[in-house]
Amino acid sequence: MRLATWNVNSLRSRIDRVEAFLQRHDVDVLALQETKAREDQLPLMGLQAMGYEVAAAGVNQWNGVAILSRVGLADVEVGFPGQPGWGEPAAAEARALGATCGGVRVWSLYVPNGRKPDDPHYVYKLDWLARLRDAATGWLGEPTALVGDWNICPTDDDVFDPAQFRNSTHVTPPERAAFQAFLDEGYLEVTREHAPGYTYWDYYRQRFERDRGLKIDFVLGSPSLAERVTGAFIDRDERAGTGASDHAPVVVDLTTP
DNA sequence: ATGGTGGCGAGGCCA
Repeated sequence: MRLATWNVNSLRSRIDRVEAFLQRHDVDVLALQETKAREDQLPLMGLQAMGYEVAAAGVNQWNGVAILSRVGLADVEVGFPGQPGWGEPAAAEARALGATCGGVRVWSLYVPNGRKPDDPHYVYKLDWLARLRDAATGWLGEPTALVGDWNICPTDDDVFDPAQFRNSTHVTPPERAAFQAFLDEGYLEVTREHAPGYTYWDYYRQRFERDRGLKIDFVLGSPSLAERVTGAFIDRDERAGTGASDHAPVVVDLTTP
């Protein structure tokens, strides 16, 4: 099974790229972030013609996550964990949705950005991650993939210029500790060893052309998921050209158990 | 410290 995650930065504006990406790489399950469309706005005609359906979708004014899967692959859609009240105001922001696809519980995550370390959103980010970790600990015994835009650079190697980011979000010790906490609980990040390099490049200052990016999109697997990973890659080509998202998709291959 | 670009939707807000 081929699983991918992509912060698409508007599904409507990039539907042609999404369809081409699915076909180019023969993707079975695609977790999307920053869909930026209400459910009734999701452009699905072409996707349905290609044999895909929406396994899960949660949207709001600013954001939204979704999971596309091949028709018949998804059998369960899951809402925000621990609802009601989980990760407030996450419920209004559509930051986490899960679906069981081919026996794997896939969670499409858009971790709060945090804005600035002295901003209330930064506290919210850490709190949200702690709640997700608590819930995710309960899923360690099953094949679980926590995929998406984590908005954290776990190491300095994941930042093109660590000095420039010294007082910024994404790199602070508390954020890195929040990410590490998932690993301490037993999750494994399964893409880095196969797919080094950045996954996000800011739109301005020609950051992509100069490869000045961040590595913030990850796939964390429970042990029974991680042992099935045979490879992974970052589709850097998808970040090139006009009309690209500011994130590149990350693709992971799994053996069938 | 600021501004650089892009999406949404029609003025800022968000990243």
